[in-house]
Amino acid sequence: MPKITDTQRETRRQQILDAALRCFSRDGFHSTTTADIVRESGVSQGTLYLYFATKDDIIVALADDRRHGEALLNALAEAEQDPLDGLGLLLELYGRSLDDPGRVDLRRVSVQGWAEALRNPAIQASIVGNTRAVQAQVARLIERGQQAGRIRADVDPAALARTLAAVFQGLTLQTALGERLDLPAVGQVMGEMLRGLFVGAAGEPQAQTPEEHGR
Amino acid sequence: MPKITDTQRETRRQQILDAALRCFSRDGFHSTTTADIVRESGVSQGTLYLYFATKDDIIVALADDRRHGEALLNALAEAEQDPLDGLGLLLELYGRSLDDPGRVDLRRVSVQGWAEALRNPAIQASIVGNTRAVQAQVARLIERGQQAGRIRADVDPAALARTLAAVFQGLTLQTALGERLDLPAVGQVMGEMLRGLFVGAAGEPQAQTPEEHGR
Amino acid sequence: MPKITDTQRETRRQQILDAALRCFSRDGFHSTTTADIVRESGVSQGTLYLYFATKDDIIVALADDRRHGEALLNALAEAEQDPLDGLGLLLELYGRSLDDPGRVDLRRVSVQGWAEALRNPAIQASIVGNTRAVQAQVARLIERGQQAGRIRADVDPAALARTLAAVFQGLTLQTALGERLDLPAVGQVMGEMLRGLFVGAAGEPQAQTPEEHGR
Amino acid sequence: MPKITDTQRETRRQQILDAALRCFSRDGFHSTTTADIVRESGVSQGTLYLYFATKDDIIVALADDRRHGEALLNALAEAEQDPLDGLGLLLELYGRSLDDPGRVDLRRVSVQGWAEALRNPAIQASIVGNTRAVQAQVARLIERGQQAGRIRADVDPAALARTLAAVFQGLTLQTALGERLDLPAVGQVMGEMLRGLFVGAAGEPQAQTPEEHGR
DNA sequence: TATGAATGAGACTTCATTCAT
DNA sequence: AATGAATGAAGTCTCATTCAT
Repeated sequence: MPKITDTQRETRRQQILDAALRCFSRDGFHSTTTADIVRESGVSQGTLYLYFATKDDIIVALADDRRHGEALLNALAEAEQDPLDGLGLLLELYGRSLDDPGRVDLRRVSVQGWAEALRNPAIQASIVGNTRAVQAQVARLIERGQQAGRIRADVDPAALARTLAAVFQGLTLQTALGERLDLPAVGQVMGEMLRGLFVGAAGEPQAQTPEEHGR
Repeated sequence: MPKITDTQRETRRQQILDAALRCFSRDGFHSTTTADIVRESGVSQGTLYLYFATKDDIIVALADDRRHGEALLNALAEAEQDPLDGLGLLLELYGRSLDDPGRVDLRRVSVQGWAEALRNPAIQASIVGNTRAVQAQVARLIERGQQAGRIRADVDPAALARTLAAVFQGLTLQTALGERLDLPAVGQVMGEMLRGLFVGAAGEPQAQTPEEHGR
Repeated sequence: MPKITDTQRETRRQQILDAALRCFSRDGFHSTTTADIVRESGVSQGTLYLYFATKDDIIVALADDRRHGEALLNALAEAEQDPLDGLGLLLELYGRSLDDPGRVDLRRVSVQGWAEALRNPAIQASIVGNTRAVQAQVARLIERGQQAGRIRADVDPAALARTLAAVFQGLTLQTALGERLDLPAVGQVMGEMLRGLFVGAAGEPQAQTPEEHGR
Repeated sequence: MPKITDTQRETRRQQILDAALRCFSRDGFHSTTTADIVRESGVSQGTLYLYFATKDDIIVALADDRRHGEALLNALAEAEQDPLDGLGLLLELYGRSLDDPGRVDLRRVSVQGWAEALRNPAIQASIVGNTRAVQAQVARLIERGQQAGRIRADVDPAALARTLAAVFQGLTLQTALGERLDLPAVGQVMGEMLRGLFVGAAGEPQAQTPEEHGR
């Protein structure tokens, strides 16, 4: 029985998706031909269509592919003990992700996915769905911080989560566009801004922080 | 050979660009054919190429088109007297812009322009150039605020400007994707976060809040 | 205004249809590629689609093309004075048509059109519609013959018309298949069979017909 | 290497042919894919090619398949005692065959076979060969009728046989095309027409013939 | 200047057939 | 013998661009 196992099938599928990611990153979705993907992946034209019904299906699969964001979210979920630490971790992880040269293709294809979402409902649903899930998780983190009296009660958790998401998206864009951004500096600004929303962390953090912690 | 005046020529050009904007917004750059633009603009296929050498030139022209952002920047420039007021105005204007139903097409095409910039250097240069110009202006505003002792000296002006730009880009994306976002709430969160960077802003939020007492 | 006249357009269209007829006759509808038609017609690939939306549209147009049958029907209509003469003329014209080497392609493509009609409603409608129209006209001829007391009243005009149509279709098929058929002999048999339905044409027609009536 | 019996092999083959017939009837030969036949028959893609070398071989096999016409011819052969009865039986059997809902697929695929014969010599040979064999048998029947003095001597047996074949083919086509035809009426017309060729069977059916002479 | 018919390269996708298991 | 995954040639159609009028 030459039927292949699920593992083999999945491996082949990823092989195609990985190739597509490289092609899309390099040439953009519309300037990448199926022939390009075939060349890059090493499978045949026919095989490509054995795994994906249309070229559009490939980009949808890429948009749906949560492999690359999972690690980040898992790490966040596990560190949820302290809400403030959680937010700090969030900034740190996102910053590291933005800085990771191994994710260049991912960022470039993300930006293209955004454009594609405007005319492809499946991609739109995938992106919006994912964004919402992440924002909901961040909003919960914020709420817990409020319940613990660590974050100002007048902060709208959803709005803050959305703002943080916007920052990340904007930085993803800027990075993808090749802007050399001083991530540590941006991270610090973001940290300071967030601190302004924390309870007991005065508006003038430095004033107290350095001395207190002996930094 | 009938000659036309520069005004006539410019009018015709805008007529085409406006039509293209509508088409691109609706179908995306790559799914819009020159025939679509011809139909939408009312000019003939041949005439289109009398005004633009290639289809790509049209999107470049759209990206270069600063008409739509000018008003915003001008308003900002004029209000530069007080740096803090300037930042407040920035938030307000950007918020209003994001909320403007008349700019839907603009936002959608912006997102597509980002994707296009990844493979078209002319568009990339246009977008990056524009973004940098705005960020520089905002950074200057921040510096003046620091010089006036109104903004904390430990804030990196460039990093803050970049962060603000990122927020605006991210919100543009979310709006374009159809997310219904509570702009006032987001604006308030942004305001609060910024205030955390202001000097002697003790009077604001924290100062008045009850928690402060227990400190 | 390089807009072409209707005549020019129609000429071009016929040029394509003629080429398509030759291709279809030679290779069959499905083994004929649009490239073949392009080669045979001399127009470009793009132009082909300027005149026909799809390859299927070409065969539909060919099926709808009544040019080739018109002459026959017109001749029949004009000779309608005497019903019996009309039927005789019908046999003669059909026989001549079947024998016409200039209509080889037409016959071969007709047979293919029948097959195509089974899965293409447009072609089916075209063929059935045409067949019905011809049969109705023949049936009317028969009825007039009955009213004139020249054709037996117990003959069902529709059934006879259908039978005559069937004979013609069957002979078209046989001719298309390359069968060398003795058309005069078949015509004579048909004549004899028809005469059996005429009034006053006794059992042994010949015996009386030529000499007796002095015709 | 497990071997199968000839019976098993033949059963499998018929299973495929039956499935193919249904597919071809429904979608036409060219729009039916081997995958369709595989699905309809239940065998695997590979197995299909164990029984037929090419897709074309399947339609050739179907064209060669005389199973469906055998019964008719056998019945005719056995009734050969009286030539006139034989012809009557021919009409009746053919009429019944045309009316048989169980033969819808057969009729539709026949029409497609005709078209296919134009470009596939094997199919052409099969169809022409079969047609000729039937016509020869019918012609012999007619000749015997003539020898028995029951059919007019001036009738060309081959031409009449061909005409009868044409009628049957034409009616097959009309039926396949979905035309609702009044078969009894057509059968009656055919009967009357044939009778005109019989000796002593006057133009005005049997009842009137003898006496009429005086008229 | 303006028009729109013409062009042809190239994209996506299908599908008959093969072959390792 | 049987399976079904893999192959790649080939077909239809689109569309940016040109050019004669």
